[in-house]
Amino acid sequence: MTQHRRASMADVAELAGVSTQTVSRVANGSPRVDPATRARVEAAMAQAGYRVHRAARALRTGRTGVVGAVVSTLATVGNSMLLEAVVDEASARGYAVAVARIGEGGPAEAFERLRDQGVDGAIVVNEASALLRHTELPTDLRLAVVDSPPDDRYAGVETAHAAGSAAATAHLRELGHRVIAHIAGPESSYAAAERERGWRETLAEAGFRHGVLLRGAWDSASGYRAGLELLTNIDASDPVTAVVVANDQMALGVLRAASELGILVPEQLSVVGFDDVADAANFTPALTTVRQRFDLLGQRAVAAVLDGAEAGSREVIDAPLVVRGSSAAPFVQPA
Amino acid sequence: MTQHRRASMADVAELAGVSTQTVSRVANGSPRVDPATRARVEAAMAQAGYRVHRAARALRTGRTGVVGAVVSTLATVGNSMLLEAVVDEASARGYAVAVARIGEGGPAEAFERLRDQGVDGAIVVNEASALLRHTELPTDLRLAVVDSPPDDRYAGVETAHAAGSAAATAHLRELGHRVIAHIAGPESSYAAAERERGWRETLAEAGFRHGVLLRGAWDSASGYRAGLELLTNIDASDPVTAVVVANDQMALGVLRAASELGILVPEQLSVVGFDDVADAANFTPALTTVRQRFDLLGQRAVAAVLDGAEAGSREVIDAPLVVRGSSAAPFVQPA
DNA sequence: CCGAAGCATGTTCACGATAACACGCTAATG
DNA sequence: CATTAGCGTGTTATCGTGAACATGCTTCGG
Repeated sequence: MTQHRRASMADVAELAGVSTQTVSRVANGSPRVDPATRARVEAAMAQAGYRVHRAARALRTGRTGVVGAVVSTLATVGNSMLLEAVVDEASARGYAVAVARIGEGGPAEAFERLRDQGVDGAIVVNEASALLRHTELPTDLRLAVVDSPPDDRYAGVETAHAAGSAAATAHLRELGHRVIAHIAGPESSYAAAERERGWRETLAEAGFRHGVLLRGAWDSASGYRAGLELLTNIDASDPVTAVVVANDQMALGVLRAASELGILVPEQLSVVGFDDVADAANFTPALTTVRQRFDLLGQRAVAAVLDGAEAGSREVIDAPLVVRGSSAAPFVQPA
Repeated sequence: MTQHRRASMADVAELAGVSTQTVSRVANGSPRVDPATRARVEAAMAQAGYRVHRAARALRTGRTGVVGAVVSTLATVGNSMLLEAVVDEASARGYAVAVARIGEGGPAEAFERLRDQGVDGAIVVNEASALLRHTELPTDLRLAVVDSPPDDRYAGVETAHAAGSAAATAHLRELGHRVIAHIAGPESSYAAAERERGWRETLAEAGFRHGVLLRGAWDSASGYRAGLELLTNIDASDPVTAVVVANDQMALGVLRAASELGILVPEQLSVVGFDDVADAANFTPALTTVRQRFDLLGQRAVAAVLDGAEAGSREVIDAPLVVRGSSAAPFVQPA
């Protein structure tokens, strides 16, 4: 009956006939080890089924090999996609990801939990940037924040929200739309503010009067409500023919609202979303949207934390427009 | 200038004028501490900003206070919801959650990473149960697996897939449908097999001939393809008037397919999904579906791991039908 | 042929926590 | 009154690792 105690360096060292320090050097890839010795140690490691005891290493080195991911919810598809990307990149670098959710205690509590864990750094996957602004952030923790306003306290990574939203708006303008509404995300969100800005500036450049602005909360239900409001109050003499929606889930709600009101998309109303979630191509109709590159965002955020991007730095990922079936030239051109 | 070294037990002990062991007892809530001493130690802890060093504790006790979550993807909304529930429940119990994604190396590699981390247990959030069946599972790790076949190697937690699916099918039968198709999930999935069984058995009980069975891969694109196939090959003399779809995302694709083919839902085709994701109420039309209680699933899974449910045990969470706008009596009854 | 430099390897110790046991005191027991 | 039990607290040892320094051998320049 074999002992089920896990093998330590001492066991491996004895097996290989070397000191524990040499085992340590092999485990850490130090170059100052004779190839023959290294081979012997590696064989002993394999035989003993040795694995580094991360807690012991963490105690000795002060680094845990864990990065935290702070997230407000995973019900927003974008957050999930980003978390997945973060996990992938961190795993590839040999780091583990500990997830902390922002609960009733606010972000401070989430950071508290991560600090308790002794993470080496943290990535904030959080659309509630306003919360963050008034939170005391840990200064002893490397921090990368996705989609929050520039701030000296962390490295920022973001999608080119305004540019993407501008491209969406320009696309509609080029199709011939003149009255283009916007359904924005919550006021607390930086991403929402930037997307709104892209829309607003594009309208201004084209010399259009500002279109209708409504506001949702990222989820499809709020998009549905906003859609109903937008479409039941259409000014008959100057009707809205297109709407830029701040994310795909709200766009889904808008599509439903249009359908219920008997308004055809794209014939009577063009709809453009933001995110390009996997399902967007299978909305009814397939959604024209702005793609967020969650994989890149995740990679850059992890890199910022682990490669030590300086606080206050910023990285912007472009966001290409993906044209599908929910946008078309307006059926009736204004006279 | 204060030292920024983090406070250890020794610092607290000196400050409070006690031994480190007493500090340890206070930190761990041992009852054998004089209230006055406890108060003094707690004051010292607060003053020093003391926090337990989890790596040191883990080294000494052999427990890390981390549970692993093994997940294949977060693109499936159900997985994300379940992960969120797991994180919430684990946090409430003072545990951290480390996420490991099943990549090219298969589940074994994911377990390897978790074992490396020294997690105290793991929860598998995984619809690819076939993979698991042929994987050697760690025996020294408490394991709870959601939605996989009964197995002696782990504690199982699952939704009442068959019952939920049967309820959906019965709902359609009661509305008057006689030809009810099914779009199933992938063959490798236990949940998919169970949902298919619920549909099949309900048809058999009613004495209907088996309806058409198609298969997708959980995502909306595969649902769209299956929907097209189902709806373009309708037997005019015995037309499919209803379809039970194995999850909401595939149902979304079916709705799109129907729309593109000019088939009205629910007038000409009733569609029922499974999951009741947050967006389902805002599909076009709002989706009738079977609700999965992800919060309960997550709680039970965490409990199974941390409270030590025995391997081979099983817990089943019921799945109520939620009737919305995508199901109705068939417009044309077969003669 | 000597001293210095370089290299592979070993020895010692500390990281911060807790388990196990020891200790001295008080209160209860027969 | 002697013994025991219990309580609050302290002392010591240890978990597995890696940094710092030590050691002994080889090589090389002058």
